[in-house]
Amino acid sequence: MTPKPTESELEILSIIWQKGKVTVREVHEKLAESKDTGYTTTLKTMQIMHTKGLLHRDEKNRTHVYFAAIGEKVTQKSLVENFVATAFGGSAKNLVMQALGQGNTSKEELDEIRAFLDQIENEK
Amino acid sequence: MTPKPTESELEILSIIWQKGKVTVREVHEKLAESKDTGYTTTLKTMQIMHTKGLLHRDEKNRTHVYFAAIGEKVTQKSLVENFVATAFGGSAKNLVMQALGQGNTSKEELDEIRAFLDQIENEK
DNA sequence: CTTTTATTACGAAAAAAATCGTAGTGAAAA
DNA sequence: TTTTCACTACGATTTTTTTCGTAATAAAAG
Repeated sequence: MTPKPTESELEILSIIWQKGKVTVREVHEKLAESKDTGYTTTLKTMQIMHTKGLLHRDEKNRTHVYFAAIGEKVTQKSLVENFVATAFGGSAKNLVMQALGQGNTSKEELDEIRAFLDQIENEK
Repeated sequence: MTPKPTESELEILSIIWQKGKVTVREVHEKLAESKDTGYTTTLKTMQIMHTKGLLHRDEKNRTHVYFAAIGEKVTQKSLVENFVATAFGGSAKNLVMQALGQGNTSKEELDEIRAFLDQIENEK
């Protein structure tokens, strides 16, 4: 199995999931918007992620092109599992309530969630 | 502000939130059920947590009694914020859907969530 | 062709987190 | 009283994660 990404690795993965195929430069620019970090740091992290099997890359050109080796959903699933277990005593419900209680979810999104809820209950 | 607890610290905090006031021994026994770890490791971690301000302790007796310095809800809130930001591109909705999609939520709990949803929407 | 720029590779260092052994010392048991 | 036991303190080590500098080099610009 691919190992659980670290915090920094996850930041990078998020960007890549959003953009698809990327160069180190692109990821770094995006990262630098919110974080004060050096280019070689981003490079090194992505190289490590490649070694770990979290990223694949195309080395045909001098500027390597990276892309995610693990899917967003699959990764989120295992992260949520772990998160629920360690921070919410195993109760997904508690996590959901906490997340919803945060406030920043629009009416439209709440409706989507409700629809999803209906769907799940019908399947039971 | 109290710093964000690490993974290990969170495991310990969860136990303490559940039990209230605890000794290192109690926490260690509980921890050892699921994890292979030495007593002094648990002790040391709890001492560090005390230094960081994550735990308080009563030193009146030889066997110190520890208790959480930060509330469960407050901590969960900031953890969720961070988690949503780094793993779900800022969308709480996505986290909620993923957590619900996991499957292990009972009909009763789903109904509770639905009720909570109604409540939030009414307040909007 | 020469110079500048952008990129990778590599190693090393720094920082953070986790682990554990040993010593000291009260308290409890013998 | 003496011995054993349980606990804390402390330091040190190990492991993991993060960060960055330097060198080599291909590509682009001049």
